[in-house]
Amino acid sequence: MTSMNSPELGTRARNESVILEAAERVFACHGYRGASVQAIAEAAGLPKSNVLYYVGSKRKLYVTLLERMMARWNAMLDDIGEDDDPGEVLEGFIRSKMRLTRQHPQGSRLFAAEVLQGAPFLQEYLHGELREWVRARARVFERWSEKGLMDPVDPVWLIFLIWSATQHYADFEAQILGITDQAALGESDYRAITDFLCHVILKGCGVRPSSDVDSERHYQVIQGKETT
Amino acid sequence: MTSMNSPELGTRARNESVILEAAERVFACHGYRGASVQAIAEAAGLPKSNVLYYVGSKRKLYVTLLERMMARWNAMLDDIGEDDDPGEVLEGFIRSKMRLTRQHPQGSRLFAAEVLQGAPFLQEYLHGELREWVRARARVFERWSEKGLMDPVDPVWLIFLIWSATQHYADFEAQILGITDQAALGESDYRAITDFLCHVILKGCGVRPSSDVDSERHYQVIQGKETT
DNA sequence: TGTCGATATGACCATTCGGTCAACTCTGTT
DNA sequence: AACAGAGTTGACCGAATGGTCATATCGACA
Repeated sequence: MTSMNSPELGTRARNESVILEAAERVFACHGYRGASVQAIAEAAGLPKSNVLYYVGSKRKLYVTLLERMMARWNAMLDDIGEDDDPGEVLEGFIRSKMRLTRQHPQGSRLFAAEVLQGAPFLQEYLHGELREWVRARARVFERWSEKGLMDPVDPVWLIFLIWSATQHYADFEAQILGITDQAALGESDYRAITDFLCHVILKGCGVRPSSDVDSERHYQVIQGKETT
Repeated sequence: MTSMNSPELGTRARNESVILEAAERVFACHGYRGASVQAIAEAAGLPKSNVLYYVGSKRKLYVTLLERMMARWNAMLDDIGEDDDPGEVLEGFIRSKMRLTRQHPQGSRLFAAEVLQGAPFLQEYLHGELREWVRARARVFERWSEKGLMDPVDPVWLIFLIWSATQHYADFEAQILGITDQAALGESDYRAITDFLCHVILKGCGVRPSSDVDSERHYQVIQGKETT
């Protein structure tokens, strides 16, 4: 069992990781029903039988991928309290979410496809963990509003705004590339977009930017970089 | 051919409309590959053969639906010039897009599913018409920035922000309903969300609200309505 | 009544679907 | 060399896939 096939990885671990990555791509592209085990196998460069040998079934594979994505999401979250600085918290949220989208675009799309079909596999998560997380954050935002630290906007809609604005750059990548006529979004694009979102959203709900950031400088970066 | 089967509608027109509506639901839910003609037929309450008799093939049906959605989108757009009022234009755009999302949620999801799989059927549209539309608007936004009517934000990212924030309420409806624990988004929810988006985005990029709107009143609506 | 084009649909086809299974190879241990 | 267990894979299964076609029914006009 301890061969030297691949550096530091047993056969099982190596193949499973290849399969998971391939499956994430295919599921993200075509959804659960639209993805075939055959297509996943070809993307992984393995025979179909071998894929099923490792993952058991199409359904198990899909659930595994969803759980992995939810784990990434959960790992990104940190708790906040009403004594934290609103600007820092909001900006941190935007940047974290954008980083997640950037680092796992296929996973983001997988999640989007799952929600598009009505989230049949994620009902429990949405009504449970995630709902509580949103509620908790919403309460803090409301306290900030009462204290005059931000405009009295509905905190839930604000969270969804941040979610959608960041998620968009993974899910609709094809549209963005088509319209901007690019082959791919580079690191500088992501930096510019993130700065843009931080500026508009913080200013838009009346939050003072956290002190370590000179928001005027962001304009320069955005303007000097990519205005097509 | 002129029977009295159904009020003001020939057999063909009536059946085609039933099929299109059913197909939009199924394609939106499961994507192109994941949708089966059988499932569409069942949703339409017709035998599979009958569906194919009217629409020819699965592919033609899908293309028809995409074209219908693009036509709706194009019908929504009005031209703008640099002499128009930025606040009016931006708010008009947000409200139009939100209305489109509200009136055609299945169509919006269909579009999302198409883009998720890389927009294979929409390459031409994205690189052509839509790209020119975005460019034209971006130029106007830039002129406004130069005139000091708005912050010097990247106009393309601004358009995508509006697109994503509005699109989200169709595509991720399942997530929103799950988190907010509702059965459906009502008319009042959509009004509140639209007002919220107008407030944050206009303020966020430094645009003075158009005069006929008292933006302070929007807070009241938002706050008084739904704060969970 | 007979005719004709539009409508309707079950039977059928080749292909692909998810999944099973038996047979096989490979590798490390005895 | 013999064995064991993990890894590998082609053959195969019943069901579902998109699509065709022959046949049957319908309503309008002669």
